[in-house]
Amino acid sequence: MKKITNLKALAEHLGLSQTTVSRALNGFPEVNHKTRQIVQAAAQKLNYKPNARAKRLATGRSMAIGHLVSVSKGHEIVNPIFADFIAGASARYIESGYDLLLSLVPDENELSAYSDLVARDAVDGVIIHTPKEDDPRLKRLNELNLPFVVHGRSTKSNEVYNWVDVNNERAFFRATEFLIDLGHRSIALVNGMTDMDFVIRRTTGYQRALSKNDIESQTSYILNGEMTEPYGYRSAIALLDRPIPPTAIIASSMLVANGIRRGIEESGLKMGRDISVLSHDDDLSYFRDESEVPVYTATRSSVREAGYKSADLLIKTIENPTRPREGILLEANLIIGSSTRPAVR
Amino acid sequence: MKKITNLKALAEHLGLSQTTVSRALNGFPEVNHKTRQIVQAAAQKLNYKPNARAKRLATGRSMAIGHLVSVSKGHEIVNPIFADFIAGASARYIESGYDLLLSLVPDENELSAYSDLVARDAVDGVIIHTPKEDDPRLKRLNELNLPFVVHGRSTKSNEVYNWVDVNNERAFFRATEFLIDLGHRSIALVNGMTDMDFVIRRTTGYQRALSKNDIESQTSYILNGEMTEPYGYRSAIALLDRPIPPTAIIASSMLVANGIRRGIEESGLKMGRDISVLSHDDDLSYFRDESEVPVYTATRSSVREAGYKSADLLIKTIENPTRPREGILLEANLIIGSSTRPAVR
DNA sequence: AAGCAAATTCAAACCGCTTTGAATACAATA
DNA sequence: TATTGTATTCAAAGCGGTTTGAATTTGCTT
Repeated sequence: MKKITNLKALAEHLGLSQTTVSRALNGFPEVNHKTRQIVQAAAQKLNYKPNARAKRLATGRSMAIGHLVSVSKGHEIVNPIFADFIAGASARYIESGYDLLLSLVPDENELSAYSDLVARDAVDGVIIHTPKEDDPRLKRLNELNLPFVVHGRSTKSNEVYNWVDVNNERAFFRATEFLIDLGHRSIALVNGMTDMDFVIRRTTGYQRALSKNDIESQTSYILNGEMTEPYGYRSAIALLDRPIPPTAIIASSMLVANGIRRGIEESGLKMGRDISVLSHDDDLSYFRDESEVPVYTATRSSVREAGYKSADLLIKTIENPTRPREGILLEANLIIGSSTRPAVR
Repeated sequence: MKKITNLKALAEHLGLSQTTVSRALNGFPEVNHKTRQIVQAAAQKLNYKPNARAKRLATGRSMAIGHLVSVSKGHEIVNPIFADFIAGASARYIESGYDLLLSLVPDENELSAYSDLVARDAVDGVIIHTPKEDDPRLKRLNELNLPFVVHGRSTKSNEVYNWVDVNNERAFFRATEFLIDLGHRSIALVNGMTDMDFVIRRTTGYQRALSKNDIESQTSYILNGEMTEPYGYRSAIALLDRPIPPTAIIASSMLVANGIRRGIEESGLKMGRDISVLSHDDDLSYFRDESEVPVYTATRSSVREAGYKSADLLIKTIENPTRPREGILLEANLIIGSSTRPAVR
């Protein structure tokens, strides 16, 4: 039995035209029922799969989604939430047969990377990660007319675009107010780099809760930095070293919270007893805590779900480009764990 | 000025044939120097980029590398080292113009996912992540004649293949012997799932060090599980609860080590004083510790570098398929931090 | 100035699929 | 049975590049 590697061979093998075979396999209605059965059975048996390259060229669609992650030269951090986000998105792509194209782009070339992708016609759409407060990428993508979804938002941009975001403002408002209700008055916020949109939103939520409760917001209680474990540690050490240390600390990620805990314990204190810690929790698979009472009180929101929904929204937009742009706001749950306690005074 | 979107238009614009323009852009020697200059200048100015889809079909090459990550239905963990590995590989792909295709595959379809990829002719090669001790994927890929590189090894497989791996056996041998030299005699190993090759190699190294030093290897000191933070925590609690708790613990990853530390501190002990901890450190960007004395004594090996080297090896193999298969063994550094101390007895 | 090899350029075929427009087969109608 | 309509099938023309084999220039020789 000769090897069937392309449509032509399959068509000849069946004594049919390529047209008919192609249509039979792609579910066109004008093919005789019986013929279709035969064709499908043969394709199955001979393990015929249409060549992806040829298909892409012929249809003019890439059947691929680009994820462009910008990598800064200075601080080369790969966002740890990335893997879980991708896992969620990927699940959705598989359902519709899209491939996932990943490009890590040095951020000085970022804009041109998008133009290239379009010029090369390599993807049908892209997902934007960690947008800035006024992210130039959105404008560029709209100009290029390439469908895209932002994971997060770009508050100061006046572009129209699709996005999927956690309600960071409210989550951190609630987190802060929760601590205030426990009697805490000096609450620190160990946040990420200020050029990221979500960092700003979180700060806003935090400050709104303070001012609503007539607590003076001390800027010295707000720290910003690359969200690593050592950063959490250094932040805790620095905060506890203050003349008046905070009685509660809010962390922007579990990784940071882990560092904070380390700093606290190294200072001879105990988290949840001497000082409260509340973290945002992206529900990453390798931090998932199955115990009855979670270690950390946290605002939890699954980044994997965000990935799935972003992918879903993007696919809808690709398949119907005139679809109005949509924003999806995910609410975080406030989960009570054992890292928070009423303030002792 | 009309928009130049394809070769034909560019050729007409220049009054040249497609052939010549194509050759000028692709650096063929038989093009007049002056002509080439003109063509290149025009392409640059008009921002002409050859259509990726057409190019792939015409050349028969996908210019894409597949990373197939298997996701188990039961324990849906995305390996946290993945992001950094990809970052390293991506840097290498960019140098040679390859795209990175990422597929998360439910592991029951794993083998067929590879066949599909080949049948669809979607990638020029693949990277295999976290191989098992006798991984069926290697045989399959060799049969399919698709170039690949394994990140790690498959000890019991008798296939011939490219691989890039850390010398896990030696790293853990050294780690264990280091602790023994400090006087430790009961050393626990908190390792990953036993179906992964590197887990087995690490166990082997650990055991070899014990037996070399005439220490009876107690299997009860070897724990296996999904390498998460909570797993590290539970392991520490369980170990410390033993009638004779270990005086030192070796952790298979920083995340696990963090959990172990949490368990230790929760038990009222102090890591590095009451009990020693030594971890393997993949040098992940979000754990990178810039302080003078690292927190953890660790066997350190950059997974990002492994990513870069794997990509490099794969590209070499793709561009020269007859190239003999190669294995690259990376040695881990033993970095002394403050989590280890001589055993008190 | 003719002759010939080397340097350039070009028209056309090809990669493997989809899709258009025409052709053929079959069934129903008059 | 001739006619008309509908269901199927097909040959050929793209998609946008690369590559083969032939044609045209150009540069030297004699």
